[in-house]
Amino acid sequence: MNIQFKKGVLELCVLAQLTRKDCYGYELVAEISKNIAISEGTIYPLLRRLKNDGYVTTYLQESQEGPPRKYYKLTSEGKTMKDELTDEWLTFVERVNHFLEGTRNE
Amino acid sequence: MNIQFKKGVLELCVLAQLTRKDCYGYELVAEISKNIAISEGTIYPLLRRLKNDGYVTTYLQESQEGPPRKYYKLTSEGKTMKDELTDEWLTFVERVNHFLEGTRNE
DNA sequence: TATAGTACCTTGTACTACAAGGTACTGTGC
DNA sequence: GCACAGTACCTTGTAGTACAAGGTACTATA
Repeated sequence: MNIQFKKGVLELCVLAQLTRKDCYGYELVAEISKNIAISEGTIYPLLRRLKNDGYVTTYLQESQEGPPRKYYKLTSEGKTMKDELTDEWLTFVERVNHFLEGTRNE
Repeated sequence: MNIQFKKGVLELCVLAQLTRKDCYGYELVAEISKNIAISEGTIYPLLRRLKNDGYVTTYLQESQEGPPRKYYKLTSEGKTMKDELTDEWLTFVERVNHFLEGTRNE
């Protein structure tokens, strides 16, 4: 998959997934990777950014299957950010597709 | 507009515009900017990349309104690349939108 | 002569994705 | 008991890309 397409979109995907439920980093990679390839080296810096910006909070929880899990929870700012980013994304896609119109297989 | 969304997509937009007709750099900025903001500082390095990769060729043409214009023309490799990138783009958008499904305004 | 507009280009900065590596815990097979 | 796979966290360095800011040079107009 084209790496460049992903820039910025992965942040939206993380926020979207956290809308569904609280997740820990490793779980986020697994969930998102079902649709869009993402690696651990990407998610942890991204999550730190989101936390620094106040879009998520974290809490620890013991696990039966390994080290304790750090769960990420969306704040209300995070929810707002997600909605804004979603709108921006849909508008952007519309504009690009409009621009591409009429240039296929010619 | 979210800068990150654009990464990689601008290349596709340039290739798409060159499918319509040969263009010079300044003209490309004007045409694409109607839909998606792009600056000169972005287009010239991008065009050089496309030329180095063999996706476009160039030719000079005198102008009545300023310095000579450097026109960019799509090669057959460029056309193929455009079609591939378009497919990748549409697939990508589909996957992202599928992932976002059911997370709006909840 | 000065200014605006056209048209080309370069340099340095910021952001982001990822590969590659490391740490530490749990459960399973030998 | 010990090696190994799996889970789960994290960091560092690299590569790619968009852009702001700047520069050059030509033409037309006031």
